[in-house]
Amino acid sequence: MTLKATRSQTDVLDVLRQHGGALSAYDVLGTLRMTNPTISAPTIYRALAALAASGRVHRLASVSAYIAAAPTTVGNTAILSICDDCGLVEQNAAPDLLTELTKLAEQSGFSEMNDVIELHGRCASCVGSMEQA
Amino acid sequence: MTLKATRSQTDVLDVLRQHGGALSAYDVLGTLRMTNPTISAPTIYRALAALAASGRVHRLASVSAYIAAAPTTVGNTAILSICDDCGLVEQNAAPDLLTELTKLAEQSGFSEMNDVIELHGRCASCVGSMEQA
DNA sequence: TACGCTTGCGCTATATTATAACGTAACGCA
DNA sequence: TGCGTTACGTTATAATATAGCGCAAGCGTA
Repeated sequence: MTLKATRSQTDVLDVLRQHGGALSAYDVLGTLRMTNPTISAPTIYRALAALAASGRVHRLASVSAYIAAAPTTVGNTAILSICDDCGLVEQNAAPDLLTELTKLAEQSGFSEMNDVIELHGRCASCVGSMEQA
Repeated sequence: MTLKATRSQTDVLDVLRQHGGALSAYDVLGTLRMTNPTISAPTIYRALAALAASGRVHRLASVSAYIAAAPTTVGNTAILSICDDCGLVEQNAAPDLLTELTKLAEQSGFSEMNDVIELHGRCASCVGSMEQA
């Protein structure tokens, strides 16, 4: 477990923060290649893995993307609401719900839980703009 | 939206049921190729998409795998507990928790939610067999 | 300083997962 | 019969992710 952020990690995190929303690993790679043409996929994935392990980045497994953790979710599991139309991602801490979910798994003998909670749907703005259909 | 299961769908579902646990799409492909050497990836993915849409199969996004829905979760979203050691998957219906999660997203204006809930950890049996370490 | 350990990264290659695009066959129905 | 729809075959390729290996930098110890 690393204590200090490496150069790659800060670079990757900067790209994600700058963008705001979710990006694929290769989107990040493409962006970083503008300034560092020789950076490669394994470097990105290593940085993302470290950032995700320390809770500074959330992985969106259901869409193979990554997003910088919002201040309220840094270091924690986040409940991620994802708009299937525009890609907007909302981050939500909701510790009580996470506790309940973990309890559920522990009732079956599981332990050391690490949750992936991704809620797909349409955001308010996309539902609104469908009205014209 | 299809009403009747196609041949590919029943074949894919049979493989998943036979195996019991989670399989990657290419595992299913490999299995089906034993009896039908010309079946190809798109056919498998089309069948998996239809089966998942109708709730007969759950997609495990966080590990890129698929599993036949347990009787209690057919047609519904399932809370999936996944053992990171042995791959065991537990399926849990828990409709109240799902309702709460959906409500959470709806408070932010989201609608038409479709949830992905995957809890990673170690199953009882794997925790037990680590004791010798 | 010199040594050895650990960590991170470059780099190449490759594995794994998933879909695009197009044509054809089969089916149901007007 | 002719039309529309759906599923599938087929080829190719896109997109996502990791293995494996060697080098170099930093750190602690002597």
